[in-house]
Amino acid sequence: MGSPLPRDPIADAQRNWERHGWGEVAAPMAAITAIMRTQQILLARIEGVLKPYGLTFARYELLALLSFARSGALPMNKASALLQVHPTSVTNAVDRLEKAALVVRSPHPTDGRTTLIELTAEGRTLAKRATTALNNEVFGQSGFGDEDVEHLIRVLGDFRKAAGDFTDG
Amino acid sequence: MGSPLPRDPIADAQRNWERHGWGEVAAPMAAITAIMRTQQILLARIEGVLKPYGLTFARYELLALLSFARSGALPMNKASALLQVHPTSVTNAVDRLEKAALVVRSPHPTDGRTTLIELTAEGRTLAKRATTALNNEVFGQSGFGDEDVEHLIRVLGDFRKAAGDFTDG
DNA sequence: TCCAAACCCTTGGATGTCCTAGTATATTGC
DNA sequence: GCAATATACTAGGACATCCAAGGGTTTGGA
Repeated sequence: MGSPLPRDPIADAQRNWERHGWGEVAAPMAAITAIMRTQQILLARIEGVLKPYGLTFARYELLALLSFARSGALPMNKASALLQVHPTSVTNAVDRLEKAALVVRSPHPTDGRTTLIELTAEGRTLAKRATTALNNEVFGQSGFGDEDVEHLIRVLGDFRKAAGDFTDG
Repeated sequence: MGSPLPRDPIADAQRNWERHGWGEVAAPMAAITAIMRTQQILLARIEGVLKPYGLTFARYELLALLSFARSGALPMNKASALLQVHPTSVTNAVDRLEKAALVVRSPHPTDGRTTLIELTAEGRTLAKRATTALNNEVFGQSGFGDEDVEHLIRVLGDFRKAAGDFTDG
């Protein structure tokens, strides 16, 4: 999207914050901005790997989630909760995955309000292949050192817990 | 969007990865997923603070960038490069900011291809107020410890540099 | 029993991001 | 000097996310 900048724009922003009397919060601002930008970079990498499989990250996440469910099926609201996205986002993803014959909607056996999302055989196969690709091309080459990975997991885990994502250990 | 889950879904995913023979990359996968989720949480907080000002994060970032430019004006392509987003995203943001009378488009004095984005007086005032709000309500209460902030800045800075964001430091 | 409140999913609308073209202006090279 | 190439912005389209609202189903208390 662009060639490398001569200077780190986030470091510049941090300096600007300090220069304008916001030294107290300049560092957290820089850290948060860096998280936003890193997410952008990672998402682009992931989408690039998934593209040949006809998947986006949102759809892949849903496929992967289903593939780890014993029955290969989950209620939409369960998927929404586990993926931590709005229910309408799941509706959207399921619409497209269903059109691609990777999942099927089926009625819940006992609760008429609930819709189950079920992995098809092709869906399961594609999930496996896409996972292998992501593991090899993204997660296996993240560029983060082992210690940094552990640190990120811990720090961001604490943050997510404090933000109310989950309640356990 | 949902109440807290009983268990950390990312930790669960990491266990699933290990259980399926991907132990080698399970930790980086968890770290990357945590970054994605953290970005989502932070963005929601930021958008929540900006909403009363009629701004989104994308528009705020552009206003803030302009407010730090000496002349209060920047070429669109410069803004695109510094914000590290696609040129069309800047076009989109400028369209809306201009409609809100916070910026003005003006022709570049010597290059007919280039359009300058210029902060209006209202734009500058709103940028200040929004920055104060963000500093007080988000950056000043990030929930990250000082050491963790420094670590994030360093680790993510290295990552961004390796990803080709910039070449200095 | 029965109706109100709670819950589940979908539709429609607003935003943002990117990509692919298309138009206009500059620059370069012969 | 002029054609070919490069650069800058914008229009249109595909996706994703969220919110607000609507219609169907369950649950629970009067």
